Amino acid sequence: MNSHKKTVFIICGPTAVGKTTVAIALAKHFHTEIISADSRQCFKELNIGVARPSKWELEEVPHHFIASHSLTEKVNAAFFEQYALKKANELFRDHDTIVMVGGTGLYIKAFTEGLDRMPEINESVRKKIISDYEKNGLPWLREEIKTKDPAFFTAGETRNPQRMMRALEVMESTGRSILEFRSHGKIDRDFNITKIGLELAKEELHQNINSRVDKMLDDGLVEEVISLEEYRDNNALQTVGYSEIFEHLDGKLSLPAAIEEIKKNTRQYAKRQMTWFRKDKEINWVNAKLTNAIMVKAQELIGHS
RNA sequence: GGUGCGGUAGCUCAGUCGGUAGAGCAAAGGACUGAAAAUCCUUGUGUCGGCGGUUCGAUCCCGCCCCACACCA
Repeated sequence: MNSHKKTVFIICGPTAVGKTTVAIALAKHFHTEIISADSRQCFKELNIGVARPSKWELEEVPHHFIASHSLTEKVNAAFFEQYALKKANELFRDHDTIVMVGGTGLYIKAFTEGLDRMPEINESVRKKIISDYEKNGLPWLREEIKTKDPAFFTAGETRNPQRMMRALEVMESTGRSILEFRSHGKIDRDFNITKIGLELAKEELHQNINSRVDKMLDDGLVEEVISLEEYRDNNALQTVGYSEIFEHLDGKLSLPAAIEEIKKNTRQYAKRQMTWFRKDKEINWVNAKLTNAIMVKAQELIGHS
């Protein structure tokens, strides 16, 4: 850590805590730009349901990785790592400080610590595994893993279909266990990283979530979901706010029930985010309501870095 | 007012042929390397509506009462 280095300010925290506002204030304060670290807001087809910052907010400060990609593109944590590093380096040509904001813990980790290099997986291999799993179920998947990648079976999650399918596709593509590709080593970046976590009392967060969901419906969430029918099976649409409305459109849930489900699932999502962020000891936590205090804190952290 | 069916975990309910009870959901905690707003793991003591009675022992049987729902008046 030395003061000649550039700095990335990372604003993180649970959904609906108020990250957008703080990030914009911070970016304006440092006359810089924002890189979003949100696995859903990056899609241009997704707006209301993912609480994309408003047009007005986006005009206040240049944002990157917001509405920048299409659902038809393959975006994931590894893609984000490369994208954000490239973007950060570009921005550092004109700025000493940049702001990253988002609630996707894995994306932030990919950016700050790096992901291990993994082999490319043939799309047909992946599709076959998924369809075999859908046809044969979890017991089949477990058997496959048990015989083909016993090391993973012993060490890995043997009830988690996503993780097992991932292990299987690596095994079938390379003949090696996914465990061999993982080093868990942190990559040192050539810039400083300062993390600020925004927090709110649970009751306040829940109130924010409830009113935000109500607003999404007023803003036309149902219409947005209807317009996305063709992408329904896309991974990015396996998302709180979209799944429930699809179920409503299928006649499985009344609209009020779907709204309640969205609120509930958003609360659970926020809880999972907190579980992730709490573990990160580098985060400096501040109350999300104290915007001024956050600015002071940011100055202070920069001064000491 | 009468009849019927209920009152068991925050919610919906199961169950105990009498030996103080368990599922789903919710909630809480946790994990997390190319789907991460995803996916997965762990955690269940509650005057079994109230008061009496029978019994060695009642949430379970009996009586009365309260509450909810349905139907009949």
